[in-house]
Formats: sequence, C-alpha cells, structure tokens
Amino acid sequence: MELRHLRYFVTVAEELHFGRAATRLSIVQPSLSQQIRQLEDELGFPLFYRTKRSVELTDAGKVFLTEAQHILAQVREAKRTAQRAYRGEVGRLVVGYISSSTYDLLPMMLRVYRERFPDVEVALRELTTQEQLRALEREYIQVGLLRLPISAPMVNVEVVRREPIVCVLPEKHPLAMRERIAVSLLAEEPFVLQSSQRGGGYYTQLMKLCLASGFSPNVIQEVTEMHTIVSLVAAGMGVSLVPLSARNIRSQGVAYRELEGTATLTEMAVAWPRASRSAIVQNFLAVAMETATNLT
Amino acid sequence: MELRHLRYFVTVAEELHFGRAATRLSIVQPSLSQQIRQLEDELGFPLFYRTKRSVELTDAGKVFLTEAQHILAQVREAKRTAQRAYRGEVGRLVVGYISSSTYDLLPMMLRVYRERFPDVEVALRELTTQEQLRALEREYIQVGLLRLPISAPMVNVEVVRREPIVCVLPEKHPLAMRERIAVSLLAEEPFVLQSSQRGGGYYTQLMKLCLASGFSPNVIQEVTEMHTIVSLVAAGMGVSLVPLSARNIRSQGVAYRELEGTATLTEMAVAWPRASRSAIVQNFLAVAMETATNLT
DNA sequence: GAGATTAATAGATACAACCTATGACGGGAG
DNA sequence: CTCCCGTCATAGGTTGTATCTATTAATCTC
Repeated sequence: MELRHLRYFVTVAEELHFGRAATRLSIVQPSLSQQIRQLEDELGFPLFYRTKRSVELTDAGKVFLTEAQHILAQVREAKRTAQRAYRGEVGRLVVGYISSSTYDLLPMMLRVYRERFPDVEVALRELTTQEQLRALEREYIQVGLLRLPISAPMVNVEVVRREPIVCVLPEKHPLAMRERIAVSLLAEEPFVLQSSQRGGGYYTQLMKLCLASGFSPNVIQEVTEMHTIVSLVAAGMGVSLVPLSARNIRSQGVAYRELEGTATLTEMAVAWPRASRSAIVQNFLAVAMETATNLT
Repeated sequence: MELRHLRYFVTVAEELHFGRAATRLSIVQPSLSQQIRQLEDELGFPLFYRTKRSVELTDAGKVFLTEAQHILAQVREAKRTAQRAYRGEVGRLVVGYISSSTYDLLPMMLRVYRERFPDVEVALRELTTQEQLRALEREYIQVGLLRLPISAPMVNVEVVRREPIVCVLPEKHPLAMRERIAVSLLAEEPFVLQSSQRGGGYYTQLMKLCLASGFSPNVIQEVTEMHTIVSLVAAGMGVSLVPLSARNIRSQGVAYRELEGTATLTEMAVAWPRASRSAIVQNFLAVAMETATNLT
C-alpha cells in the first residue's frame, strides 16, 4: 500500500465516478481502476459496489474512507510540523542564565522570543557561569546567558552587554561623597563578594583589578547572589565592586560610584555549543543580539 | 511522498546506518540513499546530518520521525479497522422491534449479539410492524423484529417464533372453567384489541379468525400495548386473543386458554431490506436465527 | 434498437525504483 | 605515515510497474 492508493481511493469515493476521479487525478480511467483493484486485493475486501453504471461505497469502504482521509491529513500535518521544526518555530529550548541577568536582560529577551516563537516551549535553569559551561557541554541546556570571561573552546559566545564595574558602598560612607573612587582607596575596606567558585571569571577579574592597585581585597563575607551583596552593603557590612546594572536592584541606603581611570568593563554574553546546528538556538541568538543592540 | 519513503526513513532513523537499514529493507544501500534524498528534497530540509562515517537525525528529522511512525501505525490500524468493519465486527446497527418482542425475544438476541460483537453500537427503536416496514425502506432501521403477515416485496423475512393465538379472559369469567374455548363462544363478548392501525397484519388475522366463526368482534376498547390488553382483561373489561407468549406478562386475575380446533398461529420474524449487503445485518440475522432455534 | 455512458480487460510504453559498479572520504591499525 | 576498511554518494544500466491507448462488455436513454 502506498499513499497513492489512498489518494486515488479518496478521490473516487468523493466523485463516485472512476472517469471523473481519474480526470481530477490527471490519469486515465483504466489506471485508476487498476490501482483501486490493487488496494482492494491488499485489504482483502471490496471498497466499492460496482455495477456497470454506478459506483457506491461498501460499509467497510466508508470506514476505510474516513481512515484514509485522516492519514492524508496527518501526512500534510507532518510535513508542515517538521518544516516548522526546521525553521525553529516549534520544539523545546532550555536556557541557562545567571541570576544577575534576571533584572532586565533575560526578561526582555524572553518577552520578544516568546512573542515571535510562541510554539517553542522554553525552560529556564538558573546556573552560574561555570555550571552553564558544563551544562552546555552535556547538552543539559542549549544556550546560556553568562558573564565573561570564560575559557571553553567548544562554546561560542557573543557579547550582549558591556558595562563598567562600579563601586557600591553605604550611602553614609565617607567615600560616597566623591564622584569617582580610585580602586586603591578601597584597600582597607571590608569587601562583600561572590565566592570565587560562584563568581567564576568575574571573581578573577576583580582580583586582578585590586592587585593592579596594589592590594588584595579583605573579603569579610562571601555570598551567592548579587542582590544579597547590595543588601549587605546597605546594612553597612562593607563595600563591593559590581556591574553597573546592579543599580537596577532597588535598595535604600547604598550609593554607586564610578571608578577612577579607564573603566574596567564586564561583559554579559550568550553562549552556545560550537557544534549546535539547532535552528531554535539560532533563532534565540538572533533575538538575543537584537535585544542587546536595542538597549545598548 | 509515498509510504515507501516513510518506511525507509523510519528504518534508517532506527538503525542510523544506511547499509544495515537497506539490508533490513531488502534493498541495496544506494537505492535507500536515493529515496531518502528524494524525501528530503520534497520536505525542503535535511532529515539527517551525514558525515562520511556517521548518520544522525536533525531536530526536524526527529520531529518528522515521530510523525512518520504515527502515520505508519495509523495505516496498520486503518487496515485492521476496515477489515473488522468488513466482517461486521464494528459499526452501528439500528434495530426496530415491536413491544411484544421485549418480553423475551429481543433481550435474548441482544444479549448474545452484544457478547459476540461488542464493538457494534446497537441502537433500538420501538416501532409497530407497519412502521418498521417504512423504516426499513427509508433505511432508518437496518433490521426489524416484527409480526407476520406483512406485504412488502423489498423486505426479506425469516420466522424466528411461531406460536398459537390463545384467548385471554378474566379468571372469574364463566368460560375460564373450560380447558379449550371455541372462537364462536366469544361472539357476544366485549373485546379489547390493538387498533387496526397499530395491529397491522395481526389485526386482520384476528378479524378473519372471528369471521370464520360467524361474527365480527365487538371491540369496546382499542389500546396500543399488549400488556395494556392483559391489564384491562384482568380488570374485567373484556376478553382478547393474544399470542401465547403474552403469558410472560405477569398479571393477576387473568386466564389463558387454548382455542378449539386447529391452532391459529402467529409468527414473529426478523426482517431486513432485500438489498442489504451489510455484514453487520448478516451477523445479527445469524444470531437471531440461532436464538430462535435454541428456544423453539 | 442505436447511441451514449461507464467500468473492466489487454497489451504497449515510459518512468522511476532498483541494482551493480565505483568513487570519495575519514578513521583506525600497523 | 601509510594502507585498508567502513561508510555514504554518484553514475549508468536494468527491471518492475504505473500509466497510457485501444477495446470490450454491460447498462441506460432516446
């Protein structure tokens, strides 16, 4: 049995006339008769009552007709669905992200992406930058939103935000009176930082920044979340160095001050496996870049 | 696209190896490659990532795989279902019946039929013999359970029960003392009968029976149901002539007496359109005949 | 009863699925 | 590093079968 048999059968069943059906199918009547006969032989029962003048469906033929129509519809649907999958319009996308992306970057990207690709099921996994790299490798996530620098040869990255590192300190702190703060002034200050494990490349970047000013920061508290840092600073526990976008965290009693000299930048990026050929991922990346340029 | 393409594709997807898949399909590898290529061309996207050493499904290929498997399963199912329909094992059967068949004949037939053909949806229509003949013609019912005689050339009948007509009269009635009653003795009795409209051929049969004994019955009450006749007789309103199986109607205060002379018989039959080629109907008829002989 | 209509049959043809032979490429063994 | 094996693609010939043409058989209509 081939789909041809089903197409022919459905047409004959609709026309109840071999000649007209054959015309509609752009073949000649004997060919059609032969194919229907073939189908009947395979099924083991007649689909039509034929007299020399008229054609009528048998009961079993009626049953087979509805089945055949369903099958043909499903074939059309299968084609359409698979083509949509090819274009990355349906499927599942697992996104890893660092918590500091939840203030604006992630929501903005998701809003646009979901609007443009409503039939892709999006799953979210909050993971640190380091965890994301492992997860990308193991295909636990398909795309990550993380902070540079990273070292991972099998992963492609594209920067979506570049922002200066600024100092966050209690509002009442003497240094808060200055408009800009030299890093060296923080040498004696107590620091609240993400743990090196959690901070990843960003932690290393901060260490280098301080060492360049001749000191190693006095870390009195390690935390996991950016907003915890801000809260603790607000409570007067110490100071910290954070990406500029941390200002989005609403907290009373803290001040953000630029650093003196050339601004040290920190970069947020989307990351995906170098080997990924997934259209879903490509579409998400396109949305991500677009979002990134739009908010510059 | 033909089912062949789907069958080939599913096999390659299962094996992830063109050579092995071709072997399983009893064709050679280049033919298989060619057919898959053809399918990809029609779909407009690749189903596999091919390197020189390995084969892997694309994302869209995975989607199409599940669709293709569904389609192939549905084809198998369609074949099976239609074959069952051909054997009269699935579908719908509308049965017409007269109310007097509900005492034992109809229930017995239905019990056996439903047990043997559980996937046929049976619909029941209580109709008089006359109504059934019209309904058979109009294909409102497919088979009828009615009382002979009838005159309808387009309808086949097969007798399923043959029983004598007996007299039913109040227990206390003087004639009830006799073991058998001559019809002529009923000449002056008030009769409770079904209306001629409703009674059909059976009504005519009773009229002839009385006329043969030299009288026309004095009908004081026409009713629609057999059990109403028995109730009214029990209440002393009159006498009646009913099929023997009316004894199944439980009612106090009535007596059933055979008629003198050669018993006049009344016949219950199954009826179906002469043109019917429905296997469902044939199966029901077979069950009906079987039931009929079993209860003789 | 003749002509028109419709489906089946018979035989020829053409297309496409299939086969054989071969090539290109990569990975692994020596 | 080279050679060989495994794997899929390509090229060209062959075969099977879907299709076409021509015709027949049966029925309906005028």
